[in-house]
Amino acid sequence: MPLDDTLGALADPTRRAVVERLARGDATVGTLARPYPMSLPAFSKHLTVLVDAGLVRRSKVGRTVVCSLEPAALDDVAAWVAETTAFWHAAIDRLEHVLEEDT
Amino acid sequence: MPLDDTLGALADPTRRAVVERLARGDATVGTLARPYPMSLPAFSKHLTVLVDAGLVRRSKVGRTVVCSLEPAALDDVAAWVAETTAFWHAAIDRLEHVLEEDT
DNA sequence: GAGATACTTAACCGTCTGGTTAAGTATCTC
DNA sequence: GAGATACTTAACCAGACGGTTAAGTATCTC
Repeated sequence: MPLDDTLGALADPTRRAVVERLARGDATVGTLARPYPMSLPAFSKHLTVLVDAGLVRRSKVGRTVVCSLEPAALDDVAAWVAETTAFWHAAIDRLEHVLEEDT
Repeated sequence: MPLDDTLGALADPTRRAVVERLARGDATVGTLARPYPMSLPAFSKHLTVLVDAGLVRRSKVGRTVVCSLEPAALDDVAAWVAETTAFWHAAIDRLEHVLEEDT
């Protein structure tokens, strides 16, 4: 289930903030990590989670590593939420129909 | 961060399936649990996660417990994804602009 | 009211997660 | 090529997570 990995990756404030940051443009690992009060290895592991979830791409440029957003996985989340809420609205509509018939 | 709880709750296939099921209409705990090859306590804990995330409401009816979807939390997820992808598209547009100026 | 039904709570257990420090690798600079 | 820079990998640790069984509570049925 790719949605498991995607949603799991986004269920962490650090990782969600990284995705938000990358939505505004690419950045190196060092730049991304600077705001967070954790060691670089810890941050690197968060990045690995995002990469494994298909949300982020790492590419080595010289001795730095540039990260960029891979928004297809985000689209999958949007699609699932949209589909589920659509079914929910349909259920609401049916319920209202029943209530109308009842009165 | 309520999004932490919401996304964390949805990062599990059982819980996501329960949300999908509830989007089609309310159901009792027993009915919801039946399809899953796990003990009732295990399933009940999944429900608790969904309730704590604000996605599901439990209400006791006689000796059964009826669950219903609380889609406001789902809306928050949709809003976050929409906002993030919007920023990403804006970044793409800026990049294309730069490329145009370059040529 | 005794027993069955529909759950929840409690206690426990192995595995995954999020952090640490120390060591390794690749690249740049001098 | 020696040292500094930018990371990643390895090894470890405490706590959260997903499951279990056993026991508890509330309601219905007879």
